[in-house]
Amino acid sequence: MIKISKKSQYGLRAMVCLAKHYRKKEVCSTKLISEIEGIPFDFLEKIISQLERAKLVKGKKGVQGGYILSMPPKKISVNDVVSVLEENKKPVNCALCARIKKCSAKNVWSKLNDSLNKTLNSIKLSDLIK
Amino acid sequence: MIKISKKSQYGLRAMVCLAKHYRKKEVCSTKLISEIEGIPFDFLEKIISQLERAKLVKGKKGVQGGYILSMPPKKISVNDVVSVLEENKKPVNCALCARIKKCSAKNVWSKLNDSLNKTLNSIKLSDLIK
DNA sequence: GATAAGCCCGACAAGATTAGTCGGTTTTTT
DNA sequence: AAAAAACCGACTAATCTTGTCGGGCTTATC
Repeated sequence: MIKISKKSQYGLRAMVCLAKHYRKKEVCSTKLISEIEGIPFDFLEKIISQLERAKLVKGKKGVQGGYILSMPPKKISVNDVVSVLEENKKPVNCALCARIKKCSAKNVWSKLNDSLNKTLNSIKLSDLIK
Repeated sequence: MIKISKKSQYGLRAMVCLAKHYRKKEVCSTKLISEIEGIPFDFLEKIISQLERAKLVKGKKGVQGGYILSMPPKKISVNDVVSVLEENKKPVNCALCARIKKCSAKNVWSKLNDSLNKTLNSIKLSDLIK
């Protein structure tokens, strides 16, 4: 039914990692994150650059470069992160629901979606650093 | 991130269809359901037999046979249906979470899981027939 | 100003999963 | 007996996930 992709899992963990570095205002390199979190480097790079295009993180090029959150951890929710990484992916993409007003299950999926969003919006990166 | 499989979508719609027939105590054939709901017949057969093995529906063989809910629609939740069809599938199957007590994201996924279960448990088949 | 670290980008590929098909057997009503 | 329908397992096509790879661009440091 429901599966959180590795991409989202990795992405969130990377963001938490960046959140931890945020107070020092230091950038953190992809390499370091991948080592700390045990995430395949090449894959992580791809994930982070997606987060960058979405303006959730800022990159600094060159030696001693890396990434830093573009907002304080308090301002970034899990939903912000996950919805970027799972763009154009809705819980249900049902042709029938689109066509028929009264698909019996339609309400179910929209309620599900709401509760999902509510839950993920309520958790901020700041909640995840201890 | 999250996707409701066609299997679950079809399965739920089939169950709602059966719920509508339930008060007449009549069985309803796979063929009929597939026509009403526009679900590929062979695929539906597979789905329903999975629901049968889970004792959510009962089959009656032979001419004029078909399926009927094994409980009143009020007693069957969307979660009952979906969790059968998505057996052994958890939101997150994270090796890290299993190993490390304090994976930063662990809490997120378990909260997510709780809220999804709660939502899906609260909706019964009886709520979906109008 | 050369070098190396690191960001940035797109194409590719293996593996897993989903969605669906098919052929056949058994049971039961007519 | 014939037909309708449940029941079963093996197979396949397509899609999605999870990476990998090769290279180009930018910048701090020697």
